[in-house]
Amino acid sequence: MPDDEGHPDTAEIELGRVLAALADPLRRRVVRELAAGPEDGARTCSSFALPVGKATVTYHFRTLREAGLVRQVDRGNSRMATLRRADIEQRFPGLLAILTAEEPPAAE
Amino acid sequence: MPDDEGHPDTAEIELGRVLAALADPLRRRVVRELAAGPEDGARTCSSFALPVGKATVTYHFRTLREAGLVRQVDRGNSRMATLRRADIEQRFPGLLAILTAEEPPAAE
DNA sequence: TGGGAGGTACGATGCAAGTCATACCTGGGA
DNA sequence: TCCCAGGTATGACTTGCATCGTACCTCCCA
Repeated sequence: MPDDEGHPDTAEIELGRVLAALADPLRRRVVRELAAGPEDGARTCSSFALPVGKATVTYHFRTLREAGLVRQVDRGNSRMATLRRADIEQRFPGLLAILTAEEPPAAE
Repeated sequence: MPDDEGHPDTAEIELGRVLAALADPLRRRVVRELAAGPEDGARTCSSFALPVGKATVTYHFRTLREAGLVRQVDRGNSRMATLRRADIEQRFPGLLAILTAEEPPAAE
C-alpha cells in the first residue's frame, strides 16, 4: 500500500509503471541526473531546470514518485527528491546502469 | 537508417522508443514469450493469441519492430517474428533479464 | 482455381498523457 | 511582518495511443 505521499513500497514497484514513467525523456533526464549525483543526493524539483512550467514539473515528479523511482520529502519550504537507488536495483537489477548509459539528447 | 521494413540498425535503437514500446503490457508479453523461447525461435504474430483484433496486433508488432525489439521476416503467407536478442543485449545489457523476470499479470 | 487464413492499410473513435494558466498554500528571509 | 519563491491543486486543451471495422492483398491448399 502506498503511503500518504504516494510512495509505493519496494515490493509494490511495478515494471509497467516504471517503464511508462521512463518513457518520457524529461523524466528519464531527472533520473539520469539523480543517478549521476552522489549516493543519497537530494535535489529540489526546481534545480533541474526542466523546460516546462512548474505545474508540469509537479506532474512529472508525481509520476516518478508514484512509479517508485524517487522519494520526495518535505524540507521546510521546498521538497527534496532522492533516487530510490537500492529499491530500484533490488527490483530491476541493471536498470539504472542502462539509464545512465544513455547520452542525453542534444536539445531540451 | 531503418530498412524498408522499418527495422532500425543496431546502433540506431533508441532507449526512448524501446521503453515506450515496453510500456504496453501486451507488447511486453510478446517480448517475454519470445525471450522465454529458444535462442532464435521464430513465431508468427497470430501465435500469441493476444486479446485484441488483428489490426491491433499488426499495430503492436509494428511498434516493436520500429523500436528495434523484434525482427519480422516474410515467410510465404505469414510473417515470422524473432527477438533481436543480441542487439538488445548489446545496447542495453540486462534489459531482457528484467523483462523475463516479470511475472505475467493474471488476466489478459 | 477458387477460397480462406494470415497480414497490412486506412479511417474513425475514445481515452489517457503532457502541457499550461491560474489560483492557492506555506515557510523563510528582508 | 509581509512578501516572495517553491510547490500543489484544478480545470482546460491538444495531441498521441490503443483499439476496432472494413477493405484489401497474397500465398497455400483442397
